[in-house]
Amino acid sequence: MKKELATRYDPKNVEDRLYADWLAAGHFHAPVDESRTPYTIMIPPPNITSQLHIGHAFEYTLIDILIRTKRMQGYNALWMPGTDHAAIATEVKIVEEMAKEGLTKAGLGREGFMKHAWAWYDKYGSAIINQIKKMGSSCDWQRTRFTMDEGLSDAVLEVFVRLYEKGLIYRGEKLINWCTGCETTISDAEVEHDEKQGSFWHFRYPIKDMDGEFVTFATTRPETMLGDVAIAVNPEDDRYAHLVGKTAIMPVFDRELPIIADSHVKADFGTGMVKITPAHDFNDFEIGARHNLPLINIMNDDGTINENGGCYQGMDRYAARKRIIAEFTEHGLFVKKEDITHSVGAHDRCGTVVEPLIKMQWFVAMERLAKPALDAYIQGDLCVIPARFGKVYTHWLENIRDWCISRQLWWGHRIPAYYCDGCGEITVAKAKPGSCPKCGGTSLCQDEDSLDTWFSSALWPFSTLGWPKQTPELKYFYPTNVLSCGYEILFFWVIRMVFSGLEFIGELPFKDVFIHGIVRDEQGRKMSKSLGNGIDPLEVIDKYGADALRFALATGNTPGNDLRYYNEKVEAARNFLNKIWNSARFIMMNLDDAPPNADNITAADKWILSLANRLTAEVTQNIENYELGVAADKVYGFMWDEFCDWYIEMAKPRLYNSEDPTRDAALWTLTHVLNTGLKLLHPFIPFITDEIYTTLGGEGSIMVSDWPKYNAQHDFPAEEAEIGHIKEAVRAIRNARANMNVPPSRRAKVFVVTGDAALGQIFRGGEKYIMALASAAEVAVQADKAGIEDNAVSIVVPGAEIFMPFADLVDIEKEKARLGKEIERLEKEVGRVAAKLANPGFVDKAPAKVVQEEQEKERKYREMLAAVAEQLRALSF
RNA sequence: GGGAGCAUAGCUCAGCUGGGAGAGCACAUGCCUUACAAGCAUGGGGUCACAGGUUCGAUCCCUGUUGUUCCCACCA
Repeated sequence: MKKELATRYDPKNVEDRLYADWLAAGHFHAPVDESRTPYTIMIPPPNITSQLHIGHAFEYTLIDILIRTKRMQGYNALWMPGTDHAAIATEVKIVEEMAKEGLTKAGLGREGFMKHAWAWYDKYGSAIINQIKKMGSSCDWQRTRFTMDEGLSDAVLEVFVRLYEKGLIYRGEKLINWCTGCETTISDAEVEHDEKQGSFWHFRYPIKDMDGEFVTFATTRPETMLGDVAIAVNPEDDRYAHLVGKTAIMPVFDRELPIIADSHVKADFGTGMVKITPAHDFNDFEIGARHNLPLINIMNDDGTINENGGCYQGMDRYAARKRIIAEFTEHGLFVKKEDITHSVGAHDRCGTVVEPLIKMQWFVAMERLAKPALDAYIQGDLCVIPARFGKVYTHWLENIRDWCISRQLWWGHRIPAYYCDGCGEITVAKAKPGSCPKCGGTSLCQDEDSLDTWFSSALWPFSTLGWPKQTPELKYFYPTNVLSCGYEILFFWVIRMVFSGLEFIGELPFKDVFIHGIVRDEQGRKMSKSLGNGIDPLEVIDKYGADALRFALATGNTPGNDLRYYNEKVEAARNFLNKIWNSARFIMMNLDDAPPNADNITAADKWILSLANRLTAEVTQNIENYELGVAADKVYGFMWDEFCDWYIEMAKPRLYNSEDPTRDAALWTLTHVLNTGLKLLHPFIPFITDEIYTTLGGEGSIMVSDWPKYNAQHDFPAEEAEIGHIKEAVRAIRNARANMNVPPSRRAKVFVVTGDAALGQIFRGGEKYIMALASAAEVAVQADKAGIEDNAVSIVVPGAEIFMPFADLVDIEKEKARLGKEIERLEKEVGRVAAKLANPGFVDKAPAKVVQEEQEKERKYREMLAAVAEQLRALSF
């Protein structure tokens, strides 16, 4: 029953079909089963903003590798999938889309807008799920969740109410980050600071009752002068000590500004005088609080100047800025303009420069929540891979400020706070109360704001499992094992999941945080829409297959490091897949009807089994340590070099000779080692491995087969050494032949001369391999040089000399040159080793084993050197 | 102003706990060897950024320098 495969692997014939099979077989589903150990990973839910990009492919590849490995190792592996509503990010997109149809939020109203939003979700949510499937991700789709599902929304309300009741959520009028473009608050984490070239305008205000005297200060935002309430200097600054207590006049309104002293002011920066605008600057806000200064808000939500701006009312902030500069110049109150590079905060979603504004908003008090999250890390309960990101984690928690959670958006979870029209009482409850608990009034209205998207993502590890209900899933799968995510959302998300899990479940949401970098383009640039350098994973999959993409992403990369995407990498992966495919094809072509058996196993078989065995142990450990790139590289090297280029080539003569009593053992070994390799590769390249596995007669699917284990019975050090000698001889012969440009078709007799009986035995056993691999016509192993022509090509390997009579072909001079070079190389080696051994420090202090190894090397090299020198001498006659 | 990463072959990157530098791609040469030309064989190419230190021994550990990337931070 010979099975045939195409000469080239075509993923298109395989991937979709297999994925459907896996789904149908229910292999992705992890039921609650107390008799088995769960292994759980929650997907970082992708935003439903649009299509997935190559970064998602990278992340899902890593997660799938872990999940598939654990599943094969016998764990009840759950990869919980889902998507995130991504409040502002999605709302911005929806608004853009609506605008094309001439629709606006205001025109549609809240309800109408939400209809559009849900339609968006229906469209993009499912498209994203399909993309994840295309990548081969083994998610439990029966458990798919969305952050705005009923259950998850219930969790959000529950958390909000509980935190409110504990006093950890409060409403307060504070200075917050305001995006004038999106007209909403944003959290500190959403503000992106960038160094920008700007101007530093110097102005002066007159001082009351001190004719001709001025305070001179500098600002990067002249429009905020409209909200100035004081002038501050450093208390140690002698230049201005006499002014403290005096009053400056803000000329636009003739407003009196006290001149105060505050240590925050740096005497050596700018003029040493600072205008204080508590309603529009975080520092000034604090200074204002210290000195009991009033707050004057001068800006509307859209960035225009409000009624407090006098004649500037209605102007855009930047227009007002220009006008103010012009008018102060006119009145001789503008001093000068300097260039300055300073950090400007912009909204990470739309790029609009953020304005600090005073607003009544909802906040989460962080101090009490942050502490346990910090302790969990410090105590070592939470493991961050790679460890260096632990510092980012602790630094963020140690410096955390209260979290502004209310957003002036519609797409998201609406804040469950209800205001009584009668008495103004605020009631926080999961459902709208029938009447006001204070005055009994029945006219209540819900807060118009919605929650920061991260408020719901923070609950993801348990809200997806049914919390606040005490479901069997929650009990069984929580805590999860690993969280895998990019370093850029460490503080957005990971930290918030940790404190939420600790607060509401009383247990960390995961043990390990496995951090990856970002995928960059081939020039190392970040991929972005504006650069147009993004890579669509679906296009890559269409061209090369999902396996090739996955393998390319998983190799040549270490945890936490960025990686570059380039096509050649995917091509190399594709070539590897083809290599594996053809090795399987070759084996199948040679298989008989009856399954092979392992009787008559040879040294070559034991050698490859031994290597495969060690590979299994190492790769298993590498994956356990999240060294996925190393693991993939090792199997790659083993399968291509050792298995295909050496073992299969060595097996060929046995396979082609039906009389060979070891033929069956070769087939058995080929099948066994291929299977081991396929299994070790399956987490990386699930499709092709399963296709080959089943074609080869494997039962069910490789994805639910047993992960290979280290087998002490397959440890063959003697055979490894033995085949090592053969390989070295073959390589040396090939090298010599290549040097002399002898084509493979020209087969020669090869003499192996060794005085070492054991080595002679080994070479006799390897005769057929030398013939097959080194184009030898015949191999004679003998103890002396009897019958060998003087001018035969000679090669020295450890413990033996090899001769090839090539008289007619050999260019004597070339051959002499080759031997001379070899002598040079060996002399260098001998010199190095000898110097080491001559160093008493080394001999005395280095471990005995190392010294012994060096001594052995010296003996070997000296012996080889003598032999080569002898051959060169013989050739010279 | 803090913190972190990186600096290894022409390019992209590995190199786990210190004991003679690796891979892929690219390059050169020779091969249509009955699994694979998306292949096979052979080869060239590296003062492991620089300077010190620890050590018998440093790509690896320590200190400093330079270059580079990123993160955090309220420099008006």
